[in-house]
Order: sequence, then structure tokens, then C-alpha cells
Amino acid sequence: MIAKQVLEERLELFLRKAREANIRVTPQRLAIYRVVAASEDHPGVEEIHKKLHRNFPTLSLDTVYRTLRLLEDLGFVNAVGPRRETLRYDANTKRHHHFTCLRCGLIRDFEDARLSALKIPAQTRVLGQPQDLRVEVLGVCNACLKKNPKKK
Amino acid sequence: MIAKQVLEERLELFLRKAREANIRVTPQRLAIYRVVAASEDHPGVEEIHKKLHRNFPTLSLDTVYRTLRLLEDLGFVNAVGPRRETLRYDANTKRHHHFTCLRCGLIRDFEDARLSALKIPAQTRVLGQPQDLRVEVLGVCNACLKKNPKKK
DNA sequence: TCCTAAATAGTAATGATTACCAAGTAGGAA
DNA sequence: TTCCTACTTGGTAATCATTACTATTTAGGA
Ligand SMILES: [Mn+2]
Ligand SMILES: [Mn+2]
Ligand SMILES: [Zn+2]
Ligand SMILES: [Zn+2]
Repeated sequence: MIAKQVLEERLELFLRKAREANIRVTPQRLAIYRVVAASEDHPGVEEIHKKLHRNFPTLSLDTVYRTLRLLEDLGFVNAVGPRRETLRYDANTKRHHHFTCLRCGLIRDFEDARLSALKIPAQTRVLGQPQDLRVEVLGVCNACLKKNPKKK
Repeated sequence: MIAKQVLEERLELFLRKAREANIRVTPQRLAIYRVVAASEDHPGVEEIHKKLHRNFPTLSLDTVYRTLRLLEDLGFVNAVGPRRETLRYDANTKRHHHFTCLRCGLIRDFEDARLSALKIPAQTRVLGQPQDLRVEVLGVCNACLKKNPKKK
């Protein structure tokens, strides 16, 4: 779980920006955003839907999909996760980096001062107008190593 | 198009490694790998299939999918491309980096000495056994800027 | 409280990817 | 060369994540 204060800040920002964008803040939207904003492990659609079932027994899967697409378009979340796997979401839109397990799909944030300080390389200006830089480290997580240490 | 010599090297390596791995080098497999290895723009499955239709009129889409998955498992290609879009493939398995257009999905390689020299951050060892590091720059490509410069 | 555009729930449709299987083929043994 | 067998392919069906549709409900302002 994320620090309570970080969550509060995210929710506050969400409410403010959502009103500015003339988006209705429905209970469903707020709840869906809250799950992503409170999570540390980049949850997927089914997972979010399941987690909300207790409080919203009639919440439709389509609403979860629609809402997450909306949140993405508005810049509140980013879609992450390896190709070939289902969509996962990240409410941390500040520059940070990911460790992704090639076996089980686990995604964890990590911080690194040198990476965070990286300037966007000048070469990319030849290709267009760069906006963001992301670093991803691929590997095998501890849990998967424990299960099967040898397999390369 | 890639430099002819680079292509030759890739094909040679492919033939050698494929035999080592006891994989039959069928005309279809070689042709599919050749298209990816010769391309600079990270082609998708349909594109590869279409390009081969002249020489392999009966080549099935499933064979293209199956072969690319095989090539990926064997480490000859990587699956790339933004979430939400179809699979694209990259035969360059050396460390290099991508500029991706958020509007049209264009993916171009770029080199950067500082990025290539990056060591994998030590923090990631807490999470598991890191193997690879990738950098992706997101932005808007020149063609898209020309079409609609203002839209942010 | 009332009104209306916007949002939701439930379900159907879509489309990329994967699975299946009969027929074909590569490559080794005799 | 011929034969054998396991592997591969083509054609097509199935799957499954995601998106579209529509009648009904609701947020939010007058
Ligand atoms: Mn993250
Ligand atoms: Mn590349
Ligand atoms: Zn793992
Ligand atoms: Zn573009």
C-alpha cells in the first residue's frame, strides 16, 4: 500500500483536475481511480473490478475499461505492462522506473537518482518532439527465482 | 532499409543458432526472420504477412504468428510497441533505444552513448535478478507534428 | 425539485491472437 | 534412393481481452 498522504494528494488533485476538465466525478470513477492510486503493484482491469465488487455489486466491467481509458486520456494514469499481457495501470505519473519480471509479469517501481536526472537525448529531436522518457529493467523477480533458480 | 552487411550477419547468426537449437530452418521461417531483420521500422504481423505474399502465396497468418513467437522465445527478436496496439517486432537484440510517437505509433531506433553506457541500477537487485535495461522516449513524430502542430 | 446531457449496466460485437488438425515436408536410417 | 517419423504448415475455428451498443439511471446545475 502507498503512503496515506500520497493517496490523499492524488485524490485531491484528481478531484480538482476532473472538475477543471468538466468530467463528472461519479462514485464509480472515484472508486476506480482510488484503487489504482492506492496500489503499488500496477493492477489490471479484472483485479480492479474484483476489488470493487463488495462496494459496487453492479459495477460493470465495461465501466472499468471505459473509466481507465478516460483516466489515461486525461493523464491521470498510464497503461503499463509487457506486450502479450493484459492492460495494467499506474497512477504515478511522475518520472519513475519499472522492474518487470519476465516470468510472472510482476512490475515494481524503483527509484534511481541517475536515471531520474537523465536528460532526454538530443538525437530524438531529429525524429520529433520528445515528451517523456521511461526506463524499464527486465529480469526475474525473487519469488520466481525461488521457485526455479536454474532455468535461465 | 538496414545496411546489407548487418543483414548478412543477422541471417548467418540465425542459421547457426537455429541449428544449434535443433530448430528446422524452413523457407517460411527464414523468410519471416529476414523481413524483420531487414526492416528499420519494427514491422507488425499483418505487414510481414503482406510483404511475403508475393513469394509465398499460401503463407498462413498463423504461421507468421507462430514463427514470431518462436523467434521471440529463442531470443532472435523482441516484441515491441505501445500497449493497446498490435504486436511489432525488432530483430535488433543489442541494447538500443526507441523513440515512439504517441499519435501514430511510429517507432524509431536511436543511439545515445550515455544511455548505452548505463549500468543497471543496484536497487533492482533487491527485487530480483535484472537482465536487461531499455529506454523509451515518448513524443510526437515530425510527420504528426506537420499534420497538426498545435494539439498537445 | 426538475431537467438534460452524460454516465452506467448489461450484453453483444469486434478483432487480435491462439488452438486445432489434416496434409505436407525435412532430414535421418536403411 | 526409399521409407519413416516427428516436425511444420495452411486453413480455419475458437478464444479472450477489449470495445461498442442501448435502454436506463444519475450528476449537477437552474
Ligand atoms: Mn509505476
Ligand atoms: Mn529497435
Ligand atoms: Zn516473477
Ligand atoms: Zn507520428
